[in-house]
Amino acid sequence: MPRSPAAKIHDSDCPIAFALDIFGDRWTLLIIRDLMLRGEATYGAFLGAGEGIATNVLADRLRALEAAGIITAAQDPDNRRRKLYSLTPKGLDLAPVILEIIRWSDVHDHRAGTPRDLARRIEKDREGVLADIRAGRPVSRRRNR
Amino acid sequence: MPRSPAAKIHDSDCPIAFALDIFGDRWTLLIIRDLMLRGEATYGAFLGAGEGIATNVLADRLRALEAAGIITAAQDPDNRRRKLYSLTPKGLDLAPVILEIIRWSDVHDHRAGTPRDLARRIEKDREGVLADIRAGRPVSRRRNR
DNA sequence: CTATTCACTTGCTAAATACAAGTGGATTTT
DNA sequence: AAAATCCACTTGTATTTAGCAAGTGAATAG
Repeated sequence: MPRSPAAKIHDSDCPIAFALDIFGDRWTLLIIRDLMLRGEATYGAFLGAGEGIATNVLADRLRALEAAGIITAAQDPDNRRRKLYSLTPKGLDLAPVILEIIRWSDVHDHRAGTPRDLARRIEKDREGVLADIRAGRPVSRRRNR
Repeated sequence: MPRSPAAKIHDSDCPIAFALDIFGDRWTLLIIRDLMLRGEATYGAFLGAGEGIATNVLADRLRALEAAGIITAAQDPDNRRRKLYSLTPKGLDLAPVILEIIRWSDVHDHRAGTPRDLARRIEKDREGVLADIRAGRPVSRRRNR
């Protein structure tokens, strides 16, 4: 039984510490990335997304993200055993954070493997990228393995 | 002997995963925050900064941040047993990420406890704040405990 | 020269993550 | 209509990481 980072460790009147209580771990932001950039939305898709999160940890993070109001889960109308996760407005509003992380990795280490077209778009058309994300249009497709 | 997140867990051609290998944990970004918002600091200052990081974890994170080229350590000219840590250009360039996290926490949860003046400055004078950080001018003084 | 400060280390316990193997209900296949 | 398969999880258990208390050694203060 893993305990998500939602288990308030910091709790110190600081907005960074506050945010880290929600996504300050190795996996949470990757789930948000999948939802935000790649349009992945199911449990199985997250598992297959490349980095190999453990099933119990994934379940725990999805619970925590839902509890934090960042994602919501809904039944897939076409398949009742499938759940579709999506970002709430609060989750979508993490887009600028995600974009700045991508930019930073891209600028400071080529091993980051940022897709060139995405890096260019973030630089030249940041508002357009943000608009795509807000509208739920995937910005970058999977490239890993 | 703790192992920092630098122990490449993800390693998947993705800039987000790449960045998380460096600061995807509960403490690393808080160290960067201390340096960025409050200026250069010592080991003791990090320990006393409010949230209560363990001494061994702090030592490990400082090592990892130095290895990643995000901070540098220098002897204090006035006291040879003291080390002064500061951000490299690569570390300073995380400023936009930090600012977006602050903005997000502030917008979505008042419990984040963002200093009002800082929140306003980020909104009204983002470039000014970034310039202060790049120039090493502290942006926000300590408020915690 | 004794006490204290400073940046750590070391040893141990507790918690979180990784890994392997289920479980149960919903579909698809035969 | 059974049987097999899919899907979103749960349940152990081993391994790794974090948390806590107590050092250590070099530098400085008294």
